[in-house]
Amino acid sequence: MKRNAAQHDHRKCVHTALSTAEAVCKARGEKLTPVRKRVLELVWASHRPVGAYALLDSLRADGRSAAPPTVYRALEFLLAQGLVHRVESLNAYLGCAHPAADHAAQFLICRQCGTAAELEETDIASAIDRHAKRAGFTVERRTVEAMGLCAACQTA
Amino acid sequence: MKRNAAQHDHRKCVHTALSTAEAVCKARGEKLTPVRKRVLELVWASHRPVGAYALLDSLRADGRSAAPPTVYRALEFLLAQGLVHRVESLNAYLGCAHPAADHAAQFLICRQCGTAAELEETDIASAIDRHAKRAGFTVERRTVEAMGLCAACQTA
DNA sequence: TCTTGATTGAAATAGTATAACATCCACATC
DNA sequence: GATGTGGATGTTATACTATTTCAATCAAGA
Repeated sequence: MKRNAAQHDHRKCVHTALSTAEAVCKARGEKLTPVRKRVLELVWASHRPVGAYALLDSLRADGRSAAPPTVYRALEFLLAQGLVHRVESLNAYLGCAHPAADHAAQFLICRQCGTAAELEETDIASAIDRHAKRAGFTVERRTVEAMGLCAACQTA
Repeated sequence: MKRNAAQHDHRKCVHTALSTAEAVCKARGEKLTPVRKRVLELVWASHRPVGAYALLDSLRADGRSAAPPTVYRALEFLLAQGLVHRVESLNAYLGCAHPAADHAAQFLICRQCGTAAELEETDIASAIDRHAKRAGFTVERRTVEAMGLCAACQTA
């Protein structure tokens, strides 16, 4: 296991993510097709943001026929369902830790080990919205990404 | 003039940005060479984030010999001096409104007219840092970008 | 003058993402 | 069961963003 962060039962993470996804899609009448499910599983293979072409390589390693649109279409679906997030500063994708509800997420990305933790702090979002409102600006989406060192990498 | 935001004397913006840049570089013993200065001027041609290849096209339109590294190197320098910001969610670059001091900036980007306003609200940065600290995470850089509608585009 | 280091020029390539069109499949309807 | 419809996928090509590498040039100090 490559993670530097606290050890945990990662299979449980993956399993939870996949079953939640099944439930969410079923409730919405959306189809979690095999490609989509597999891409979600691959995104959840680690707690690090993964690039689209890394996902593509993995799909191909499965023996599946795949081209860039294959993975981008799957990601588009998963993003629309809130099952994954896009990390803008890395052009990479990360499984969403709390996919059931709408939420404004923030990310803590470790420059050392690459892991990303997801926060959902409403006061960060509301601070942004408040200052935006003062400028007459209506916020629709927020990108909040902090780069630095995670707890494990600081001690090391 | 294409901006939907409040009208203003944009030549003054550009002039101020360029003279501040001269001063900042001089004070630091850094060289604001012709290419760098021209790229800064082009970035300031509007209050919208500009893509690197759009800058490249403009450099070429000047009659200057230019390749991608030309503009990326200039941008790298300007970013290092805090004279421009990179907008991660657009892969684009924006003149910094307050280049003299170190600061944590936030951006309000209008999806309609493309203009971006820069905020420098310490409480947004500190809210991020506070939650990060609770997670044992040390923040080194923050990316805060809000997408939505600016005042002008809302009324329209 | 010499030399050293930063800057720029130039060519190639890597990495990220989308467009366009064909094909297939599931499902509803007849 | 045949047919039609729309969503999903396959496939090829291309657009957009960024970096690597090495050569040439320039500026400033010894």
